[in-house]
This record gives sequence, C-alpha cells and structure tokens, in this order.
Amino acid sequence: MRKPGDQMVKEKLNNNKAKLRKGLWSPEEDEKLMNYMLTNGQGCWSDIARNAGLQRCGKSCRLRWINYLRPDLKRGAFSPQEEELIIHLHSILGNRWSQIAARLPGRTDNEIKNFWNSTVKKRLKNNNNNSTSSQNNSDSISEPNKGTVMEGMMAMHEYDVAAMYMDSSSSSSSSIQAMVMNSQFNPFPPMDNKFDIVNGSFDFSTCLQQVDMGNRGFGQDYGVMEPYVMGLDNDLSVPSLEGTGTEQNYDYIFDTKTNINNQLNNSTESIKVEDIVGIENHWQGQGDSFKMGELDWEGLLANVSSLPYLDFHVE
DNA sequence: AAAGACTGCAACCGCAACCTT
DNA sequence: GAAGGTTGCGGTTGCAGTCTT
Repeated sequence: MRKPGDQMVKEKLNNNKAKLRKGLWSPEEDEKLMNYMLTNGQGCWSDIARNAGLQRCGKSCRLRWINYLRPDLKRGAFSPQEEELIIHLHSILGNRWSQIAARLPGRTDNEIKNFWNSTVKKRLKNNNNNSTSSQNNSDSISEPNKGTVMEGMMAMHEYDVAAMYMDSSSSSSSSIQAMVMNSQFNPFPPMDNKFDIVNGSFDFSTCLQQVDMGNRGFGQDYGVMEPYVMGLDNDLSVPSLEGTGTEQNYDYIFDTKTNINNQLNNSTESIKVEDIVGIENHWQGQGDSFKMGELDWEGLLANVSSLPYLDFHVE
C-alpha cells in the first residue's frame, strides 16, 4: 500500500515544482490531448504534454493515450475467444503483457493485465481447486513451463482462426472509438499483399514486421507488429477465414467526449502486410502440420517475439 | 438503509532499455 | 564512452462502484 503521507509529500513537491496534475483525467484534458494528437500526431511526450496545454507529465499523457484515447482500441468485455487466447499466450509468455497485448488487436497491456489479475487468475484457480487430479497447480498459471507451453501451442494450432480474428462484431458495435482520421493517421496502412485471407494462406516467410504507425505520427508500441525472429523450423498452417473477406472495413467512429464524429471507410482496400524481416523460411513450406515434437522450447521461450501475432481485423 | 468488504480498472511508480548529444 | 532525456514495461496502488451482511 502506498503510504498516504509519502503520497501527499510527493504530490506537494510535484505541484510546487511543475504544477503537474495527477490522478484521473477530466474530459477536458482528454479532449485537449485528443485534439493535439489528431492535429500533430505523436512526438515527444513531454512536448505533447506542454504544447497541448496539459498540466501533466509526458508519461501520464502517453499512458492516457495508449490505454484510453487511442482510436483503435476495442472496448468492452473480453470475448471467450480472447480469454482463451490470453490464457494460452500467458502460458507461453508469462507476464509479458505487452507481448500478449501485441497479439490481441485493440487491447492494451494494462487491460489484459487487469483482466488476468482480476478475472482469469481467479477463474483458473477455482478450476484448479475443483480439479481433484490437480496436476497443474497455480504455478502453471503464473509461470510458463513446458507442459503448458505444449498445451498452449497445441491449442493455438487447433485454434479456430475466427477466434484469432477476435470478436470483430464487438469492435464495430463498441462504444468506443475511433475517429476519423485525417491522412496523418491510418492505423491500418496499406501493406504488401502477403496475407491472402480468401485463400487462407499466409506467407510466413515474409511475416509481419511492422505496421509502422510511427511513420504516420503514431504508435511505436501498440498496434505495431514487431519483427519476427523465428525460432521455429516448423510450419504453422492457418485455416482459411471464411466470411471475413479481403476487404478491410475501417469504420471508425470517434466518440470521445468531444463532438468530433467522423468515419473512415476504406472498404475497398485489400489487406496487405508489410514485408516481414528477420524470418527466413521458418514458417513456410514444410508440410501442413505443426510438429510439436520438434520444437525448440528453450529457444522459443528465450525468444518470445517469435510467436505469431494476430493481424488486425476491424470492421 | 447503512456500513464494511470486495472488485475492477485507471493511473502511478520505478526500473531498464534505448536514443541523442 | 558518458550523461541526460525519453520510452516501454511490469508491478502496484487508490478509488469508485457493487455486493454482502
């Protein structure tokens, strides 16, 4: 627990020094930050805080943007598919929330962390308690291990890809967000066509690298595909995505406390993926199956960035 | 109806890595 | 290479809302 006294002293110091606000953000502050980001894009956060006229430190602005204001966030409850995926990923990655979040479009590390700590952990604990066999105790929940990794990856392999394209309906009906953006911000920029959803093929040899929002003034961490550095010499097949189509429908409705409401419809643009760097033939062409027995688990766990990412799918 | 316990989530803190000069 | 600034991340805290007694 924080010591109230210490906290008060710190706050006093902060207030006296820079008169920086702390605590919950007001709608006015949100609006200021949002407007600034829309107009100027992302830059140095301390400059943003200053230039936007916010009495906040850059760090606080960054966090607010990432966890609440940024337009590509999916809000609302986690779907069962998302929950399942989080459990799988956690069994592999442990508490690397940002890595997990990177594979769940529209979700933040903070959100997932909170969800895990408040809901999933409890649920799994209950399940374990109910299980008389109790071979997997709570350690398997909080710590990655080979057993759960196996289970996780097996499940991932069998995973219905529909589940990987998370709950797209909820994203469109979500109460949040999005906005239209001027040309400065397109969270789903055109990419080279490496991902053929219609045919269900995904050329892992040129996997995702970065959807570089940074070039458009955003991003760096969220919504950015990290380069793969694959540790697998196996193929991971991806079932076809029926009904998802190749078109990507950007339907952003910016609905914060501001009155800005816009829509970006880019439904004719095919999904494309940037050239992927750092992978050479790790995922391609060795048959249809994902051969679990041949995995180098040590290598995999040592190199968590090798895990597959979910692609964005927004309707 | 009121008070205490519980819960979920937003936000802060501290540290490490990275970047710039 | 050192120093200072910035960013990213995971752990933790505090508070408002909800539930229970």
